[in-house]
Amino acid sequence: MAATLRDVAEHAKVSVRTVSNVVSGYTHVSPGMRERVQLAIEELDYRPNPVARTLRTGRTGLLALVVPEIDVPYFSELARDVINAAARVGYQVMIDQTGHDHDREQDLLRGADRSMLFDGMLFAPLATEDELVDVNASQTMPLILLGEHTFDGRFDHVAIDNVQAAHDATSHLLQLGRRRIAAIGAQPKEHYATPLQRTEGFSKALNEAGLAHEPALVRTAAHYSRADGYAAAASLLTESPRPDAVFCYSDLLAMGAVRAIFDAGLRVPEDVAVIGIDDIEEGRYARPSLSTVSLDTPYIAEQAVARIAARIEDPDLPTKEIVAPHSLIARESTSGKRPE
Amino acid sequence: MAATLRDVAEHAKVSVRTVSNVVSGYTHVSPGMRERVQLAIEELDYRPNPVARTLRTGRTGLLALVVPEIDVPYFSELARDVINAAARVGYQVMIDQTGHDHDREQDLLRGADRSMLFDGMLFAPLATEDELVDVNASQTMPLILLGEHTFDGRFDHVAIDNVQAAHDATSHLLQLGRRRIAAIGAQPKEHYATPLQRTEGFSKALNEAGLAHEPALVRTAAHYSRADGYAAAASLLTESPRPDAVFCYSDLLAMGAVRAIFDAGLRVPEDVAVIGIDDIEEGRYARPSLSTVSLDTPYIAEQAVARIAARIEDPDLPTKEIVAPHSLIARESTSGKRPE
DNA sequence: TTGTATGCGTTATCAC
DNA sequence: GTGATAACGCATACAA
Repeated sequence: MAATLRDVAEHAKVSVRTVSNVVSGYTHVSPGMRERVQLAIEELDYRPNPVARTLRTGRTGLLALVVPEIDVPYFSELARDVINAAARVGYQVMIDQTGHDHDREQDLLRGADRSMLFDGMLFAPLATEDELVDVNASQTMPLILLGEHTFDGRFDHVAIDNVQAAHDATSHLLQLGRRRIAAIGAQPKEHYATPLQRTEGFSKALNEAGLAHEPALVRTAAHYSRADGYAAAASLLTESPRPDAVFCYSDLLAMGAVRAIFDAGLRVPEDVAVIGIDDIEEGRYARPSLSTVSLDTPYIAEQAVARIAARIEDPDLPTKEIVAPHSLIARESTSGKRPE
Repeated sequence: MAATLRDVAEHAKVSVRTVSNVVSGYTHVSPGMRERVQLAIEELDYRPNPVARTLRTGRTGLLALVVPEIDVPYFSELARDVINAAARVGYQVMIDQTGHDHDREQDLLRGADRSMLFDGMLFAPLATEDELVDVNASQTMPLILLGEHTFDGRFDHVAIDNVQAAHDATSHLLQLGRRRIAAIGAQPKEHYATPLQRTEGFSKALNEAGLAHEPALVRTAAHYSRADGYAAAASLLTESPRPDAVFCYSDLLAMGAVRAIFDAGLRVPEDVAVIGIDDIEEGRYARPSLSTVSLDTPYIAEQAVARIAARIEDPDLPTKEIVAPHSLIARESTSGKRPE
């Protein structure tokens, strides 16, 4: 059985108060006493019980990270960075998957599960903020929204400028002389934020180039998966005239699209150029390597963790909108050149 | 402020005992009483405090999953399955990364951090079991080892038959007529289990075919990453005569190797056939699609979670050795054929 | 079937 | 600077 504070106190013939002081690194403890207690702690192999401590202090040292699917490379890379950033400031990270389930997303936000086990939550939602507001009315715990970019100040955000990122990707294709540019990743449901914003940036870039946004060249994708990218690209290739470029709303969609184009007997980028968004490592080693818009996940993670930590300290902090930088990375899937 | 059991009791004019019974779904409570309490619960928006409950029951409902790196596809796919399997039996999953840090691995095992927050731990170690035994001497909590295959019964295992899997992969290359078969993934440190076992299977298959295990055709890889696979393959291609096939100890190594072979101006599989282990989704969409040995991660996750749940119930259970099935999947990187 | 009282292990409030 | 003790919120032994 694990030793408790009291066991140590009896063993060292001091009060629990003193032992607690030593354990917590409290200053007003005489050196001799500290040593005596330290010895008892080691002899009994005492470790503080974090649950009991939590009940007293109200802090668990646990953060929840909620993503649609942890095995989507963008999210697993983000999780890696979040876990590391959290560890640096003394938090551990529990991961929950919504599995694209709208109800589950709302349940988690509502704290239906076991919310009070976590000091705060980092949430990468599919739904737009408007939907989340009602649900989170009770404001059960500190919350940071990841990925969406709004300015209304109802929540803390660490976001990407989705409109600009999509605009940059599309512009890149336009600059290469492509004119029939397709898009994969628009959502069937209007209430998902990311696809809406990326479609907006896509259209904007086309319009600026004097091109119309052709609905026939836009495909929805429910899951931003390789399979969805494959299916959408295969479908796009039946359009005539065929598109000469595809802007995919995620790298994973792009990986599927490239494979579909190849399976149709066409070349990337000669016949169809492909660009994604995310800059997952997979795209750097793929054939052809994938052009993309790089999102700075270490920065996103760092900022999100710093912000949630600050908000846990002071729940009355004004909300903050942090926008992570992004940058276009041209690789073989648009340039035809191998990386230097 | 969140409502407590006592608040609800006062509000409903009953005792805390009764409220607790209702909340816990205890049977012996009259329908009328149940309804009255239920009403009070809803009016106060009461949710049980899991921390307090934990202090009482000793159960947190939390499992820890420890992997080297969560963004390695094999582990993120495993994590996905573990989280889902855990959710089905009422557990949530905290994820920790060892980052290939041997000391950190031991710290986590020792429960240096905040071990008592978790009911059990699923551990995918780099180190061999022998090393782990001393460290885990104190046996702080239920533990399942993932990936390694031993028979000594000191821990519960959910494992892969690494020797056989490596043997199967190598045999596949031999059956295709390849004779100069290289390997990537052997470890510089002898105490890592997986590379040792895979090297054993590799050698065994070669020997059975009457071929010698040529040390010049074996490369180490510290991290089973794309970058390591790339570097190792590039180095192998300078051997003369050049290898005509490469067996990579992980799919991620293989992805890097394929890219290196391509960058050297050679073809896969015509010049060099490549096979991996893991069957990550990335390999199914890659060009060429990657031949591999498929490991059944849903099964592994399911079994591991079931076992840890059982062990949490009864810590005195005898240890059990569960071996997950594996199967060879031939794709373009060895056959040259497109999947049907 | 329901109410009362105790304790889980820690921190924090009071005294000394 | 240190000791005794009350609370944190819940579950349960015991009583009614």
